[in-house]
Amino acid sequence: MSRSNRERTEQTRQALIDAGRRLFVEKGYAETATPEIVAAAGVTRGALYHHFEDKKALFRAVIECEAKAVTAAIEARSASYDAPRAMLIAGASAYFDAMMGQGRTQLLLIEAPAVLGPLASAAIDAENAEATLRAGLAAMLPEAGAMLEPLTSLLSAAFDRAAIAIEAGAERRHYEQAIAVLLDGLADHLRR
Amino acid sequence: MSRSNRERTEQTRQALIDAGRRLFVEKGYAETATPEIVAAAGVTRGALYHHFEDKKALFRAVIECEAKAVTAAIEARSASYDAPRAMLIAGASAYFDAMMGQGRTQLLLIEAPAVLGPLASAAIDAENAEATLRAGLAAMLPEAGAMLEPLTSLLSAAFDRAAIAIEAGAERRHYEQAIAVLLDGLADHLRR
DNA sequence: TTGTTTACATACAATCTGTATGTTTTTGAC
DNA sequence: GTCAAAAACATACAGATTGTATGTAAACAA
Repeated sequence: MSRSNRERTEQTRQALIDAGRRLFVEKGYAETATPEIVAAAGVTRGALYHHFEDKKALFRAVIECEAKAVTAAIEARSASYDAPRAMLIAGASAYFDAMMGQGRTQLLLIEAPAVLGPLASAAIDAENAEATLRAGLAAMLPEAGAMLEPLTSLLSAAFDRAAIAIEAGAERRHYEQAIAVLLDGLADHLRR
Repeated sequence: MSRSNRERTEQTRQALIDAGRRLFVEKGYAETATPEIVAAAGVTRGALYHHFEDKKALFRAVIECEAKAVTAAIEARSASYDAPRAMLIAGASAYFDAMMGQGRTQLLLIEAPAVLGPLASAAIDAENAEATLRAGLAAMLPEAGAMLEPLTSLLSAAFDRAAIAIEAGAERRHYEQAIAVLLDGLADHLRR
């Protein structure tokens, strides 16, 4: 019945992160109150403020966790391809799969930039999903040069917008097609 | 010394919108308290809740005002061009000009989606800047067909991301170049 | 075993939002 | 010009929320 301190900490933190994630998705960050979070996690506010500096810190923990999960899902699927273009297309599809259904678009693309600031949010993205995209683009467009960074950023934004649109009910097929056209156009144009 | 009711309303509303805009940019929506807003506007909370249903409604008024200003700036500049490509490039440049320096990126691209929801925010955008972009793309890419909508959405997202990056200190020239490459590649690819 | 640190729980102070109610100014009809 | 009604505020209040301070029990280290 007695748990070690490490176990206690781990379990409590995870319970808070899980409950927070569920409620942040359901109601948004601002509309989710800490008493509600701790009730869902089966602890008290004391535990929350013991493990996290404040409400925002709990949110940051949730976001970092989700970002890593998305990146892992993408790399698991795009690793099996070889040609750069196929890898990017597969990566895009894996990205949409990973973002759908868990309210991840709401968390990662809508709430996080506002709550954590665009810089912190962008930093988390850059470490995760965007890094995969940059690598793919570098392989597909060796002649990009100094424009690799801006293009990565712009296409990453396009991916994000597509995820939001699909989540909102738009035709996924149309957006995947549009992304493919964008990538192919880029390859066409830079090759000349 | 006596003002008509219309004048009173107009002046009070404008004072609240101005003060709100300044503080929302400075500290973000969630961190800006209504007592602070009304103090800056020189009125009381009674006036605020008389003219706006709640804090969010004031924010919405600020956002709609800014979105219109941005659209007006774009159309004023891109109207003088004739060729679709030149018009789009000029429109992009005008968009960046309009977004810089007043914290508009923070307001329109970061806070608005989180506070108003992505749908409401997208609706405001669609009525304004995105409509200009769609018209330009339709002229430049008559063969786009069903992909016009998705492409408009994706490119609009790319423009937004570029504005955020430039505001954060990135090289504007590089991003304008990347946008041009994206557009030209699209034209190249769809034409064949 | 015992003192100390860690992990929580409870109580509290400050603030904020939205509403309800009161007061002053404008307006429209006579 | 007067007067009732409505609009434009101002003030007071209730409920809820956040972060902190303080108290307690369990684990750990000596």
